[in-house]
Amino acid sequence: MNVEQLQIFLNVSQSRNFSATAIELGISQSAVSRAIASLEDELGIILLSRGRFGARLTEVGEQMVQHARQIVQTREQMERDANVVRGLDGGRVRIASFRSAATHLVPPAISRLTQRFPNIEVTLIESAPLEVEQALREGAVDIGLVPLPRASEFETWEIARDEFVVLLPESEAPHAEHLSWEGLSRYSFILYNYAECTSMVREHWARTGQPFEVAYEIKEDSTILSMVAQGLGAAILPRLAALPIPTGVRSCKLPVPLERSIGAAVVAGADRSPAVYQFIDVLRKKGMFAE
Amino acid sequence: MNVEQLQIFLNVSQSRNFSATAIELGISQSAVSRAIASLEDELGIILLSRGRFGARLTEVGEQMVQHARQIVQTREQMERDANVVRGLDGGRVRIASFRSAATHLVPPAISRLTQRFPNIEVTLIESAPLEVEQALREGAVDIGLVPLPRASEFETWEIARDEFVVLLPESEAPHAEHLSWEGLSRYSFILYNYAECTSMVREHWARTGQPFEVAYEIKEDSTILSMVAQGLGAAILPRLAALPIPTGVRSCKLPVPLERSIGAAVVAGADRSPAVYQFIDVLRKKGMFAE
DNA sequence: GCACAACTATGCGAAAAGCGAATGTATCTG
DNA sequence: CAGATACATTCGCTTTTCGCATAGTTGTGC
Repeated sequence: MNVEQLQIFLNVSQSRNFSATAIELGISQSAVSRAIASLEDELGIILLSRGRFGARLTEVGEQMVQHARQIVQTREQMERDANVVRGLDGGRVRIASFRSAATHLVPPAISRLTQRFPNIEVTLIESAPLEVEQALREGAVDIGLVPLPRASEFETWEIARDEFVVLLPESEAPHAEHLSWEGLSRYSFILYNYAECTSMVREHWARTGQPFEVAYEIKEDSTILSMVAQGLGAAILPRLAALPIPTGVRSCKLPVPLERSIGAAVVAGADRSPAVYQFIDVLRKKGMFAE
Repeated sequence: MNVEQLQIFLNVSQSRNFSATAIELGISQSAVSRAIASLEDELGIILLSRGRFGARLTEVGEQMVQHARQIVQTREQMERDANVVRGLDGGRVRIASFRSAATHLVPPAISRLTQRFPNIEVTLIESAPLEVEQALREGAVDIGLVPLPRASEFETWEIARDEFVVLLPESEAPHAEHLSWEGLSRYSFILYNYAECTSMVREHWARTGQPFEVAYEIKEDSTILSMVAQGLGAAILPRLAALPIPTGVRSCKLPVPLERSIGAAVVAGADRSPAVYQFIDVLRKKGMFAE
């Protein structure tokens, strides 16, 4: 018998609905069905009577809900006690992040962290990569999010890859899926003048041998998006910097892919509190489906 | 998190010893090691400090033991409640069995049954197969253990197979592993005159074309064993009937194997109480390693 | 009474977890 | 330093779990 099964049972007993529970818990309906069936099998009794209406608790089911709740609560208490011992109760994580990560990557990670460890205090500062580094050096923050690679004074982990995309005015955009360098070079470009991105794009383009006509150099990604929407030119931005893509702008893949790497950095050698360690952990897992 | 893991943890916390716990619970030492490691991993803490001395609870471990005990007890309560609903609390199983099964198969099954369902009342009558049938017909017992096959008035399940073995006086026994029909036919035989066994052995032998010299016909398996030990002849018995094999007697495989099938029988169509059903269930699983 | 809608159950293949046996590692004993 | 003791790890294998797609079941409305 498995505590997760009991949790599933509790959810079903409240929602009276296998499928809804599956969505709540982020698993498939069949997993819910099997979890309940497995419990019923183990206990040799029917917990829920199913039908068109969903699933209602049987009489024994009612009794078992009490016990199940007891177990699930005890299990939660175990986790809380463990977190206290681990120093994850009341810890602190001070984060500095450059803009796109601070917008799209950090909030879900913070959310997940505070869900698991409600008493961790989190602060977030948004600033440019070099200022993030400075804040780290000064000890003003515990962890920084920056594009990789970084100087060796920092210890880093890659947490996401961010692909550069081409942004075109929707009015002029070809509906063809595949852009060629020749096709692209007809546009005048708005160059993203931000940290390493500028040089990465210039160098990537240089390798094509095509002309690269830069009409504007802009630091603000939102400004660039507006300009593209207005038909003032095309731009090449990391996808995260371009999100959300406004109406009037079309995003396409580059003819040859280009990625930047986004990482978490801490001062090398500094001892990290358990809370910081957990945040790194969450980021690493979060990275799986952060685009 | 799994209730079985918590049970393992509790056992270890008491015995302070992984290997001893493994034996107690009938699992391998590596299973214990991994169960603990898995708990520690999930909670992010060390529960037991290991060493040459065994395994001692850490401070957090002490706390966790409390919670674990709570959970395991609640789980046991769930089972008890479920059994009450299933009618397995206070049920009754009346068993009739022929001798060898009553001696070697039924006791461990009863033991397992009463361990799982302490309030089931069990009675056992030992008698010959035909009397077992009669007791079933009269409703004097709920379930009978008999050699298979049986008449269709009974519903049966095979619960074990029992191989016939040759019993030889140790003094004259050849040390060769493989007996031939020719070698065997030099002995004079003590025929086991019991139910189907007699005819099964006669027919099996008849297929060899060798002479079969029967010096005695005896009903009691223990008498046969004594006679073999005294060097009065050889015998062919189902292994269960021959157990335990006394000193002075050697048991060998037949040149061509012969098995009888042992089954549980109930009156066809009669409704079986949950307790009887459980007993059949236990027998079927028990059958796996009953020889 | 039939088709539909709302649910749950199930077969299947892939992935993950679990197990036992053997082996490795660390520590204490003499 | 050899040997004993006890937990950890690895390997090959079996069992379980999961998600997907699909089938089955049961009220409801026409």
